[in-house]
Amino acid sequence: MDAIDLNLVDLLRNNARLSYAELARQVGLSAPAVHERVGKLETSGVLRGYRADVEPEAVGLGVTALIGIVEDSGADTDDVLAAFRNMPEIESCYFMAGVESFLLKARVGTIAELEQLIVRLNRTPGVASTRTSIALSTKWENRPQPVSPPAA
Amino acid sequence: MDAIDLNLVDLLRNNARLSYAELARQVGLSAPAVHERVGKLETSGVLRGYRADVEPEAVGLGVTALIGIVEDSGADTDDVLAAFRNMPEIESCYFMAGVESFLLKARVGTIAELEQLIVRLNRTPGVASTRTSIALSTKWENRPQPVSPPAA
DNA sequence: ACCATCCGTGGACGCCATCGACCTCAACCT
DNA sequence: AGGTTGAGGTCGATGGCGTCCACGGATGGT
Repeated sequence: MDAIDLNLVDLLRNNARLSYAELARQVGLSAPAVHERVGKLETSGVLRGYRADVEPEAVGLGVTALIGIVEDSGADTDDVLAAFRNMPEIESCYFMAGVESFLLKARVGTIAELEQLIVRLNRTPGVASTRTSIALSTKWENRPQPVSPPAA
Repeated sequence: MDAIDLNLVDLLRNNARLSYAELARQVGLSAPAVHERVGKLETSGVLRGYRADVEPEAVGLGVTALIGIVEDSGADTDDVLAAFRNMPEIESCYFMAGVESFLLKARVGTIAELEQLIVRLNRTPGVASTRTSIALSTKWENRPQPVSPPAA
């Protein structure tokens, strides 16, 4: 992970569809060299994948909610996690310090669907209680923060 | 936005670096047709961009926190937002229903940097109080949820 | 029935991805 | 010191891809 790798990561974070040739131009190496570096960043796990950033409303997911979860005292955290993993509406899942063990970010199409999700969460074994906050609007999300100050 | 468009969106959400030729094979059209469709999805704002998904620890951002913000009674929300926008550590910013007007997701390298961020937030004009929860681990994040059930 | 429009296909051409051969340099061993 | 080794780069070649263009078939309005 030298400065060129960080530069590549940065470029791909801002536009994952850049060609290797273009990346090569930007970092001042040849295309095969960049190809090999990116390959190593992928296999080493630094680059986990490439995702299109989609306007949620456009695909019928206009409701965003953040849900805190309090676990039962004797709950098996792995089982709870597995249950959450089977709910596709849960886009993100953080294991938190504090009374609420989990913080979930969920995205659904309607308030009715959110209600159904909350009911399912409360029925999940190991879940003691849920606390849901609705996002009125998303100002921004997953903004990539610059990782390499010296962009040559 | 027909079924083929949804299919394309789905494919690009899971791998934004797929070639047009490959996309064409998967949806059963020619490459130029796919090229044009994707172009329209981009200009219409459905596809906002393409991002590499980076392991945060690998780029020195091992600490994730979620921060609730209570605004002053007379605060100018736009000014507060602008201040947040200038803090690159804030990766996501939701405007919420409830006492806490904003929910921020921030990512920093160390607890010390988190402390500095919280101090800066509390000093920001319009911010009455902050409530920070630290994520001990991220189970998953921004998992794309399937948007087109019939992947014919 | 006609025409305009939309959306697709197929062909062409230049650029890109990717492989292999070779080069350079630094580290290390003897 | 000199030789060896390995990592990581360049260059050149080739097959596939991106992208432009001309063309064609369905659809809907008049």
